[in-house]
Amino acid sequence: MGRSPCCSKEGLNRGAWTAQEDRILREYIRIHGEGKWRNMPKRAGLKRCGKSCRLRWLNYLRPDIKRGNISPDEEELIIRLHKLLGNRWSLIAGRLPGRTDNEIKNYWNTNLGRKVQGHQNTAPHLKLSSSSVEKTLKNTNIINLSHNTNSLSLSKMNNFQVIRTKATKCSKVILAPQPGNIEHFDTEKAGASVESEQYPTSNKAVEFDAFKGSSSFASTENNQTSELQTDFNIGELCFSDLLNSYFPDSGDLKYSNDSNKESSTSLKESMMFLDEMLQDWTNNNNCAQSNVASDELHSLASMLDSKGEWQVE
DNA sequence: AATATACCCAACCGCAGATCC
DNA sequence: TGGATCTGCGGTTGGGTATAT
Repeated sequence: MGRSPCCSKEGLNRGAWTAQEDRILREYIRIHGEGKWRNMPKRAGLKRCGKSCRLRWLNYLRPDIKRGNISPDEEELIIRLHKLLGNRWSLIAGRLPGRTDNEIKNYWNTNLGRKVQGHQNTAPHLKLSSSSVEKTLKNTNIINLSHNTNSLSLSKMNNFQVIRTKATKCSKVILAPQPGNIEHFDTEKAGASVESEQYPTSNKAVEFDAFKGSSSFASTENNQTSELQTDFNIGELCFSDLLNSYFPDSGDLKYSNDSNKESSTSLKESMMFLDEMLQDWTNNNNCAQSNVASDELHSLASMLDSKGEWQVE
């Protein structure tokens, strides 16, 4: 059907932004707020297309942008998240306060991609600077949910053969509590708390168990789990809620201009969580229903897609 | 000092889901 | 309901800078 270009290219400035343009854009957004990007340049008096304005704001002018080098902790988190998510930079950026998807993407392409690739191509005993990175890689190495050629093999993730590069949204996700945890997971309660949008932090274990069940129910030894599937609306109950309730602080990674202490702690917690996720998968590598396992991963990916839930406050 | 090469990163591009009308 | 538009995303490009020769 063909789409009209986002804007007429004629008479528009291109290339690097000037300080004057930055000032105009910043001032306009301060007064009018974000959004309506298409009309913004005209209203603000900028000779730029809306897309360019949006990008400039998001990647450079936003007040919460964190400047400076990527810290080792951030680097580790990026590597781990990339292992889980692939090239879904916006999701990864959502877990790194003050960092933009573009920045992380650039950092990956110029530093980490090569580094990790190098690590992968060398002998197993060769290490990256971080032992925990090695641990993550090692964990993922032995994960194999696939027992037929059509299904997803997590071991491939270690080769960075990213399965899905485009983020897509799913409206629902199946969560199946592990049998041993059923008594903890009262779906009515969950529903009620969903409605009130409040998840008591005292239920951390319950919620994380639900997630664990989701990530691994294909491997349960009886098939009863399928009968216990609970259908949640991802917009109401999502991975991030589970994530955030599991380690509440990291869900709201806060950027502090004067110190990285706080976010550093949160980053460590995030990495611990990722380790647990990977460990959980690892522990359940004896799955019998690999197609379900594949679905599980897609569900996980979809949960992770609910970007709004990931975002820092 | 001049040139070549490598690297970094801001900006651009096109696609596709979400939303509007 | 379906087309038009908005918005966000990931991939790619190109200019500036650093380093090597």
